[in-house]
Formats: sequence, C-alpha cells, structure tokens
Amino acid sequence: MSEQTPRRASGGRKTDRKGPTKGERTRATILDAATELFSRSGFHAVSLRDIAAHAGLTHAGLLHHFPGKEDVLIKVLGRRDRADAALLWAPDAGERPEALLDAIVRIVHRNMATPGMVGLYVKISGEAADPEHPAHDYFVQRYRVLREALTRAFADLFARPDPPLHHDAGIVAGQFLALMDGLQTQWLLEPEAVDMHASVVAFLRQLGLTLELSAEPAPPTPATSEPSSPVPPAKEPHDTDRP
Amino acid sequence: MSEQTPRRASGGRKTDRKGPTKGERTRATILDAATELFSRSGFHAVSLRDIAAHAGLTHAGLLHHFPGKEDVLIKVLGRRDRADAALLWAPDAGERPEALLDAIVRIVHRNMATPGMVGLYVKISGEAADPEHPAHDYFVQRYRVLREALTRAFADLFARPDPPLHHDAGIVAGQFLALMDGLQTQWLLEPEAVDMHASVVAFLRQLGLTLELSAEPAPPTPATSEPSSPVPPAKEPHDTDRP
DNA sequence: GTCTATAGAAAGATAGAC
DNA sequence: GTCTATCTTTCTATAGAC
Repeated sequence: MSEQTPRRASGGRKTDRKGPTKGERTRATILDAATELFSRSGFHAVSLRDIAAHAGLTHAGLLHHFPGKEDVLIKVLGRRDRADAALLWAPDAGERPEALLDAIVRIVHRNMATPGMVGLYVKISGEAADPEHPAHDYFVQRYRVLREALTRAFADLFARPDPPLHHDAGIVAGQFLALMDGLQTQWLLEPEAVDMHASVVAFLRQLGLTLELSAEPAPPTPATSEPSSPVPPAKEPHDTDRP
Repeated sequence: MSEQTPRRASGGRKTDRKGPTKGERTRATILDAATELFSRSGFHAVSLRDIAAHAGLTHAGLLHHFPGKEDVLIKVLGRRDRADAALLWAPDAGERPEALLDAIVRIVHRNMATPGMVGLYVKISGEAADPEHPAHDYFVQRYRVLREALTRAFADLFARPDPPLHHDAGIVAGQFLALMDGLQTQWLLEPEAVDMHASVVAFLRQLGLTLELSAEPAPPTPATSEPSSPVPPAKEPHDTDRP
C-alpha cells in the first residue's frame, strides 16, 4: 500500500489550511530531539548524529532540513522563548502588572516540570558568554528584552502600594532574572536541596510585595518527560534564517 | 656517570624548604593555561592540544603531568575554590558574622576583575548539571558547602538586629548564591547592563541588613587579565588524585 | 526527502626515543 | 620531563544514488 503523500490536492500548498507538510513534521521531530539532547548535555557535547538518530533518521537526512548544527540550536531556543513570551504576556495580562507575577510563578512551576529545558538554558547561556558562540547575540538580546519588560512591570508594582515602595526597578529586574537562573543551576544539581517556588515567593515578599497566590497553585504539568513543545510550529518573529 | 637525581640531598624532598620543582612549575603553568581556555570556551570545546600549546608544550607532554583531561578540570576548579575559601573564612572572620558580608562584597569585586574565571564557573556549572559530567559531584558538593556556611552566617545576622529579622536563613542562603551566579551570567553577556555590586548590596538591604561598607571599597585588583592564581600551589585538601 | 558512502579534520590517548 | 609518531574514534559536512 504505497499510498504516499495522500493529500496534496490543491497544488502549491501556500494558503492551504490543512496540517503540516511531512517536511514540517520532520523538522519538528528533529527540533524535539535536539531539544532533549541539548538539554541533557549542552551544545558542544551533542553531535548531529545523536540528534538525527534520536529523531529517526541519519545525520545526512537531518542536514537536508537544517544548514548546520548551529541553526538547529537557534531554532530550538527560538521555539522555547516564543512559548515563554506567550505565557508572560498573555492576552489577559493586559495592563495589570501583578498578572506578570502570576505568570512568573506559573513559569517557575512549568520549569520544575521540565528539567530538561531548564538544563538547556543553563548550559547554553553559560556557553554563550563566549562572543564566538552561535547563540551569543541571541542571549544578549534575550536578557535585554526580559530586563526591560520586567523593569516596566516592577516599576508599576512599586508605585502601587500605600506608601509606594522605594526600589530601583531596573536593579530588581536584573536581580529577579539572576535569581531564577541561579536557582535553576542549584536545582538541577540537587533538586531536593532547593525550593524554587519558596525562594521566588520569598524574594517578592522581601521586596514588600503581597501576593494573593501564595498558596501552592499546583502546577498543571506534573510530567517528568518533556512534552515536545507547548507551542505549535509557527512563523519565526525574529528570523535567523539563512537561505 | 649514572649520577642521576643530582640535588636530592636530604632524601625524598619531603621537608625541603626550597621553591617548587620544575614539574610543579610546569603543572602550574598548565593549570593557568587550562583555566584561561576553559574560562573562555568551556570544557568540551577546549582540547588538550589547545591547553598544551598555550602552556608551551605538546599534548603528550601535558599528559605526562595529568592522567587525562578531566583531571585537569578538577584541579583547576579546586585551585580557585581554595582561594575563595581563604577569602570567605579568613582568620580575622572568626566569629563576626558581618565579616562574611565584607568578604562577599570583596569577592564580588574580585570577580568583576577576573571575568575569565567567572566565565569558567558559569560555563562548567552549567555543563555539570549532567550527572555524567566529570565535575558533577564536585559542584554538588561545592553548593552544599556554600549553602550550609551561608545559612549559619545569615542565621546569626538575622538574630542580631532589634527587633530580629524573620527570614528563613536557608532560603536566603540559596537565594544569595543564585543571585551571584545569575548576575554573573548576565554580566558576562553584557557587562554594562548589570551592576553586580549595586545588585548584591541592594539585596542585602532588601533583607533589612545594614552595611557599613556601602561606599565603594575600591577593589584591590583592577587587573583585566587573569593574575594566574591568588593562591600558591598547595597540598590538596580534598584529593582527587590517582597515582 | 532520505539514504549510503566517504571525505577531511580533529579529538583523546599511548608507545617509545631522547 | 618532553618530544615525535601513531592509533582509534568521532566529528561536521558533501556527493550522489534511489
């Protein structure tokens, strides 16, 4: 029954509304595999052969879809950050700054359910300190965007209480990101030794902020193995493609 | 004339008071080179040939002094941590818990003067999350020791003010280490974007602690290139040697 | 779109001369 | 203590058949 490529009816598939191409599905599978392996062992320690084997093809087949190893990495990172952005600036977040705190605590829980992805960011952001690293610019940009967004949100939050809190929102934004990253490093090394949720909540309390969600909101994803990706393959916002 | 071992007068050079052997000097040079290269590019991305060339010998020559690449890494890490330990628990630190805050701020400044070593720890601690990584156990142990020491110190500090502060010293210890690590990650990516000194001081203030040294204490090491090592080659306290 | 086959470079490690 | 030479493995990437 060689009923291959069953449904490519309407020609060039440009405005086709039906599901992903086989190529797109393969690329997604490759990115899933790369995500898992990079997460486990970093960038340099993982070979294209490893990724390809894990995705069910050969390394030559993989290179048909991606020009090189670095491109795979950039795509993996982009996919995850699009997911985080969707969580952080969800439509309902609108103008309520405390919605950001909600979202952040949600992300902490999501992270605790996906140690592999956490490991990926810890490892790659470490490697990326080298200006020669393929993901260097990516991470510089990433932290810039996150710091700016958090600075605005914290500034709003500090202005709200009576009396207002006197913190430097910019400093706190950097502190907060640093806290999350650093906690993850310790948590990956020894999960029982660090309570990421308690530490983050305590930090916000130390600032004088009051949280309504202090009680354990029960993470929606108690899975221990990576659920592929929370985001469907979508158009890249910041493109690093080379034709 | 098989009059070998020319000057080993007093037996096996055990209580010999004169300077380091040639071999010891070579090993120190190798560790300096490895430190610099691991700092710049991490563990996996650096080859023994790179290190050897940088130290002025061949990779075979290097392997005469170290059994393998992993051993070089462990020795590099051990040397730095012995230096930090000397700073953190200096003799004068005795029983004054605020001496620890002094020492911590000093370490922040030392770090800002040695971005290479900071990069080493950021990179290797990221890679070491993998239980297979040669430095995994080392880092687990390292964070355990640091958290315990900081927990005791913070507990003392919180009990001191009138009225005492009500923080969980264990949580704060983890937060503090996380803050330092995370700030370094951002600082390495974009040094102008993060003020490590201000962020750390602000954190201690957010806790309600008052510092006498708030004003810039002028780091004693304004150097930009690594000064080899602040600690002379000494007997390893935690030995990982294999004969 | 995926494969086999292979090129070409570089890795960690060892043997033995000097 | 350091070298040259070499072994063995593994890597990224390319060429071309199917």
